[in-house]
Amino acid sequence: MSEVMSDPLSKRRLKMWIRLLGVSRAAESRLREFLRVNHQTTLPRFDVMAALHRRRDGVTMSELSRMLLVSNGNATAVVDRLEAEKLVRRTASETDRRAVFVALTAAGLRQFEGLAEAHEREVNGLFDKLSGADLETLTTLFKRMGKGDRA
Amino acid sequence: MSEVMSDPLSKRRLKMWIRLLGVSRAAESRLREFLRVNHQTTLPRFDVMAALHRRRDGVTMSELSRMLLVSNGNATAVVDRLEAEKLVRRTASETDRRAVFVALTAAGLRQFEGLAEAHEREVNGLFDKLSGADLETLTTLFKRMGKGDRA
DNA sequence: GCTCAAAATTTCAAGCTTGAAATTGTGGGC
DNA sequence: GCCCACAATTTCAAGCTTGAAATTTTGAGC
Repeated sequence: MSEVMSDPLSKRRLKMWIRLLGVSRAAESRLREFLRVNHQTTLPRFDVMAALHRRRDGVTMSELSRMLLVSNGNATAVVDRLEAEKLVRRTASETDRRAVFVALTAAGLRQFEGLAEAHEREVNGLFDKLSGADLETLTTLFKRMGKGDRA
Repeated sequence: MSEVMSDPLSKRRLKMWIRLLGVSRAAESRLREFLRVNHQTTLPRFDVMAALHRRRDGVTMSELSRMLLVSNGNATAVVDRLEAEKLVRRTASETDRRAVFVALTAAGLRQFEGLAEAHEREVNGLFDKLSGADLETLTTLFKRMGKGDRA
């Protein structure tokens, strides 16, 4: 209590940042291991496939990198590898010759769907200490953080 | 509301994971840009220097990688680069010839201290929508998540 | 219909990150 | 004192990630 009071808000925010980073790194690390050991794949690959599964008709490279919050160079690299393994397909846009659509192939869809349930179970394990109310609280706080984040 | 009710806890946890990742990626990205544009450095370098600033007498490589939640190969690589720039110094342990201590050099300390305040301001910007009570709530939830995370 | 700023993508070099293997050293049990 | 399981670190290849530069294409304004 006295510790909290003597700790200016600024320092507490700094600690919160460390904690946030810690939580998300620990979670990523656990998921990465799960994907590697049980399914011979990686987190970035999985993220791309999950995005393409949500948008079954395909997305452009730009959309993809916006969805995943990664650079477009990065999206290109991961998609290149998935394409080489025929899990994903590139298709030229017919209306805009700059744009390229990416979508899961049949094999990609099959692999993803074989993975999705186990992945969901694993993610559940990460959050199993949190109740529905806790989740709602977290969502509220995260949304508030996101508001007006240009500085 | 009806959406929430019809959404099983498992799916809500999955969404929470996406959100958590999104928040921390956005924050990392903003900090990375701040460090690059204003201070010609990177997040991993800063993280190492911050850890060494907290433990001024030096830490072993193993301690360092545990503190930062990165692999030891990674710690070696970042420390190699910082050492080449003379911001950090390696010293052999006298009691255990396997162990190596790392510590900031005078130049490293100077650079870090010139950075720390601006960094704190920047981090503050990330969390400026959160009150003290919000921070306490978040801390509680994060700690609860961390409990018993071996599966 | 030209021009040109801006968009979509790829390419590239540099740095980051991991996990596994190799190297070296330690200390307990015998 | 020897053995050996284990610990601390580095090395390595592969993959990830970024940001900037290069390429191609678009479309708005003239």
